[in-house]
Amino acid sequence: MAGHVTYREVKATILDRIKGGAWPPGALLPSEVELAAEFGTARATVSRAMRDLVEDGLVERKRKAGTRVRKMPLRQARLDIPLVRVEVEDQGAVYRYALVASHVGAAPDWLRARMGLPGGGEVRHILCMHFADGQPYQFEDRWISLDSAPDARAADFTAEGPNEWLVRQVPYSNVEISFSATAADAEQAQHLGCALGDALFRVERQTSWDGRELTFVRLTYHRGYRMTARY
Amino acid sequence: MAGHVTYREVKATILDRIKGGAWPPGALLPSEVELAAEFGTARATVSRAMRDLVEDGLVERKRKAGTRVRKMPLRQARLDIPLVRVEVEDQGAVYRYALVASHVGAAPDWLRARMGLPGGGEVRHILCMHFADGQPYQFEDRWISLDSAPDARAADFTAEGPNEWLVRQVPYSNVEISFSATAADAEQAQHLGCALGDALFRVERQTSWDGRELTFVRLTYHRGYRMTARY
DNA sequence: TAGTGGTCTAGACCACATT
DNA sequence: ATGTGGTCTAGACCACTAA
Repeated sequence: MAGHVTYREVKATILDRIKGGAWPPGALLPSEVELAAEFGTARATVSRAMRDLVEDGLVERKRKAGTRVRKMPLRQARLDIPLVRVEVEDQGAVYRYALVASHVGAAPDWLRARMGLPGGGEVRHILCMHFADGQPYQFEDRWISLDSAPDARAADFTAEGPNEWLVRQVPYSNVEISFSATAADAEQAQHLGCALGDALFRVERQTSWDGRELTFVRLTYHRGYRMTARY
Repeated sequence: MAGHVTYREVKATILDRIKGGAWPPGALLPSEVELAAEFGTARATVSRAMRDLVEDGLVERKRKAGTRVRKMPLRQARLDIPLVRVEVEDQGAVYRYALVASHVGAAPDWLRARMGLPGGGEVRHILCMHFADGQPYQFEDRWISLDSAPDARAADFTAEGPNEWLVRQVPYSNVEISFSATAADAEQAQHLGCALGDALFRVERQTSWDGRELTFVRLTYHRGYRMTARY
């Protein structure tokens, strides 16, 4: 007796039919029972293949209505958000971290508004640099709420960046991330070794945990930085 | 008899234990058989929950070695890549498209190198604009290989952008996408209504199908544009 | 070699949305 | 009312890999 038909094979076959035009955009696919009979598998196997296709954004399923090929295939890129250190080391470069400045004080108004902090809250403000093979890679401008993370007051960020420290303290948090372009100000230009006004790639990230706002960070990358993905 | 324990409940319970610190980063979880016994479910149900947790980047599994909580939870953002028109309309704004220029000619050297086109290939070059409520939203600078997509030679891009046309012609393609910052050149500044040298957010996308390079596009967004995601 | 996850089966019941 | 997908079960065999 030959081996079973795998869900991967089923998926591949269906994929070929969709990409080949046998089932064009908008078309209704046969039901799981029919496909299972055609492929000679259990219905669960077809179901497993279909779940993958839904996740890949190629197909839409509704009870009773059946499975249809998406008219516009849903395109989504998965973007890995690694630690800077890992990102640099993955490029085969030597990573170096340096603390620029750090101090504790009252949260400025714009930050309280942005993070939704209550009045009178204290924050720790940290500026630091990440280098790749000695070249400026990323300038980090971070604010940590001391109400939410009191341990950050005394933490030592001279040898290790605040990001790695935070990930260890609070491994599971909710993040809102945004990407934009910004013109280098004097401080950024100095640290990143570029001209005033140069166009720089910027990431802003706000992290919360258990409904409490933890930290807001603005990461500015060296001139010419690109973030790349495939899908 | 009460209903079955669902895989969602199993997943939620495991998630709570991980986030609550009962199973700290690096810890070895009980085997599927043990968990199934504890929860009173079939092993397949635990397996289903675990597969979700792997996908969420919280857990790593290896045969024989078992399931471990990831030391550094894998963070990845899912970025939807919609059509500009849809992106604009989802913001409740009125979308307008305008063709700026279009012509057919030999592919310039930099483009042939970038796309990996053979020598002597012809391309169609299209410049166009996308507006939201009358305001400049995105400037599109696109090259389409006429070797790979001969129908693009005669296609009419006065009423509809080349992106929507391409998605209809070739719904299933492979894409490499990159994000960066750029300083506005004269043409971009004029079309986007900003100053020369302004920092602009830029997306570059290269699309292939069946191993053939189809199109390369450079999308430059209006000043202040942000791309946002949560994870 | 033994223990773990990965997958398939055959059957069942349920939830949901269309009719 | 009915047909579809969504899920669970109990059991089985397999693939991988750590010990």
